[in-house]
Amino acid sequence: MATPMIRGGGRTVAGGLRERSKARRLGNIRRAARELFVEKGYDATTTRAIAKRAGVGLGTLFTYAADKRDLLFLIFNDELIELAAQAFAQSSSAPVLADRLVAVFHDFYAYFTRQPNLARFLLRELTFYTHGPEAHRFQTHRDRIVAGVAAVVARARADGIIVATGDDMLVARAIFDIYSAEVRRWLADDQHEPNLAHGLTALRRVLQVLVDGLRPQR
Amino acid sequence: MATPMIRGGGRTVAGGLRERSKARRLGNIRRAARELFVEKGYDATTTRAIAKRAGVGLGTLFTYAADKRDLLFLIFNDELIELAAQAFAQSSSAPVLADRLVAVFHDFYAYFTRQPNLARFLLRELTFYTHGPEAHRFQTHRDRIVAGVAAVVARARADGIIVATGDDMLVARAIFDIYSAEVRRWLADDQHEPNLAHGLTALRRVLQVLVDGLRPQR
DNA sequence: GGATTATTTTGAACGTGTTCACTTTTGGCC
DNA sequence: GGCCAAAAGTGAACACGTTCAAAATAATCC
Repeated sequence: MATPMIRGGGRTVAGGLRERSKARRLGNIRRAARELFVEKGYDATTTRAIAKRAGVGLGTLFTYAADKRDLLFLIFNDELIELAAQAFAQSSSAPVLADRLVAVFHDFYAYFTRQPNLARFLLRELTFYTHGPEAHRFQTHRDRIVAGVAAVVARARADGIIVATGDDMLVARAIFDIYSAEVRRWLADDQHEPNLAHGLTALRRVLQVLVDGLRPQR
Repeated sequence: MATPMIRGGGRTVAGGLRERSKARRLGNIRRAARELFVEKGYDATTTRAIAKRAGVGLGTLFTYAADKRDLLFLIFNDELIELAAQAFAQSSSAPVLADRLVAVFHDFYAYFTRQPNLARFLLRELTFYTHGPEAHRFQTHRDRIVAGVAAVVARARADGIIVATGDDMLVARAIFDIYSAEVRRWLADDQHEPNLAHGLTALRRVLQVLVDGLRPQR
């Protein structure tokens, strides 16, 4: 467990040997897993290889991560949090919502470009890992993005560049859905060397459809 | 291979024993796989159990399907084709595009309701199985739906209930993206007994956002 | 220090999907 | 019928993710 149980008169000491070696082991596992995943991709990396490189027994891996997928998350969790924070920290003042959104999603696209071997798989897990032992983590990540998009939408509404719809979350979800599908399409198409500009252009075009709507203008 | 090689003076006869027993075996495998998948779900069904119930050796399975996922497709391919055909055959004349679309997607939702154990997995494969040995089949299925939606959009444009955008495929993709994400969300939320009405209501609401757009109306 | 208890590590063992060298069956030929 | 080559079938064997009972280690108490 992450926080050791305290029983009797404080059985576990903060700077104790146990805690230190756990931290060191966790670090080794993270590093080993990251190296191998990035180097070989997810499927081609075996848990045995990770254990070996980390210098721990096979079983030990599964006391630090619930399963192989969670190992992936163990690595990228922090990065994804920081990525989302950075993406939403910028505040574009572009007069068109689609441009503000593309500015945000640009960071995500760039991130995936940097992880070509893992991007597709990571995306799949982010999309479909909803029922495993550590599913809440991915769930949290999705929610964070949707919430961030909702904030962008709210600001755009306050700036008067879009109309009030009464439900920013609904709009945010639609935008997130389109982004998710587009980034997937992008990675599936130019799989070998995904072209950032192409991907963002395609994304912008679809988002603009959403912004414009389909109704006859009166 | 599906089509036997013809060499010399026509080595393979149409009504020969070989063809007949291949057809019978394929039927047995399909039936066994279907029963087990529906009964136990995808993960809990082993290839050994399928082979046993079909009365064939384990290795034989993999001469009829490239892998376990393809086995799933072997079963549902025909059904999915028919489902799409039926869904797009109806021609709603509702005055709002969102309603016409919901009428189409209703059939898909209803289909997933009938396969609760498999729906989520089938959906995942339809979304992400883009690089396996038989990926083109799923690709085809996706393309078929997008094309169908594009046709609905084109008709709506002809009927004057939406404006011309110049690119129906782009709009169709946006709609498909939203549908895919919504159906996934629906199945993930009420996983145990998905409520058809709830799902369609949520879908309609998001689609209406797309139809209305977000721009300030002049 | 030594004894005791809680925590952590570990790899052998299990169940799984998949492969492939071998066997069996089929169709054409005489 | 008997013979041969092509096709199809088969399960032992492999590699993998994961589990868990046993061993090793650390913390606490005297």
